[in-house]
Amino acid sequence: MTIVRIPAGWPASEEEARAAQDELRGRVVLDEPGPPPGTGRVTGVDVAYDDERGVVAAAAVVLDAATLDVLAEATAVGEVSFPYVPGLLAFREVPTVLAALDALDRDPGLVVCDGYGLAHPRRFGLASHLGVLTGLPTIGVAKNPFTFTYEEPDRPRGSTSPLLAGPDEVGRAVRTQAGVKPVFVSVGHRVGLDRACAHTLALAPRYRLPESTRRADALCRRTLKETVGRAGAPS
DNA sequence: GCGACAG
DNA sequence: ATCTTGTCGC
Repeated sequence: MTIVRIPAGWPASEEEARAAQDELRGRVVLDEPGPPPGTGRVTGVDVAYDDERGVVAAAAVVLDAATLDVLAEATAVGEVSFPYVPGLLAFREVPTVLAALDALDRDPGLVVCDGYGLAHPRRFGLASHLGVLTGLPTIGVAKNPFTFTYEEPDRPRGSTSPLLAGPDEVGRAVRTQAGVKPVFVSVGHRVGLDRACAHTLALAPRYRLPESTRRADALCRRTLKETVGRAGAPS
């Protein structure tokens, strides 16, 4: 398999990366309701890292939104394209994730990202970034509240509460399992918050995290091990 | 200036 | 994200 290289002109500093976000941010589309939950396809994307070797593996797993059956999978392995900096996560994940999406043999439908979309210091997180670059509808489902505040949703599955940046609702804390820590949903591109939350709930009938991200997480980890595991075994 | 901070 | 064994529970 070929290695995804860092694209020409890719930001090399935090300053350049922030400038790129400020420029792309205007292309986010927020006035579409998005695809109806439970219909069509939903694709989970995730990445795993070996920072020691500067290697990143990405996976994209396409599910039938109604049955959650796996319809297609693809992976890509690349060079780590940016260090982890809160607020600049996309620059670390985007090139390899794009390659994985490109390798799919069918339309991804709605893309579910591990992280945030509009809930971001400059309102342009990973999910929005990926949406603008692909034109696909995207949402972000994160495991932590990042810098935002929220009140604990009620205990029952399906309960929600606003995720706040000061007075602004930038996303929602969504209880996908009764009594279990919520996930944090935000809009990426071409999807409204209500449907973003409904999709998240529909994707998590049994576990805290959406089935899409669980599948993508397992696949990219396995891909990373298989890629690095041979040249990198301790002797 | 200090601390916090998606993955 | 990643480092890591066993353990409690359905």
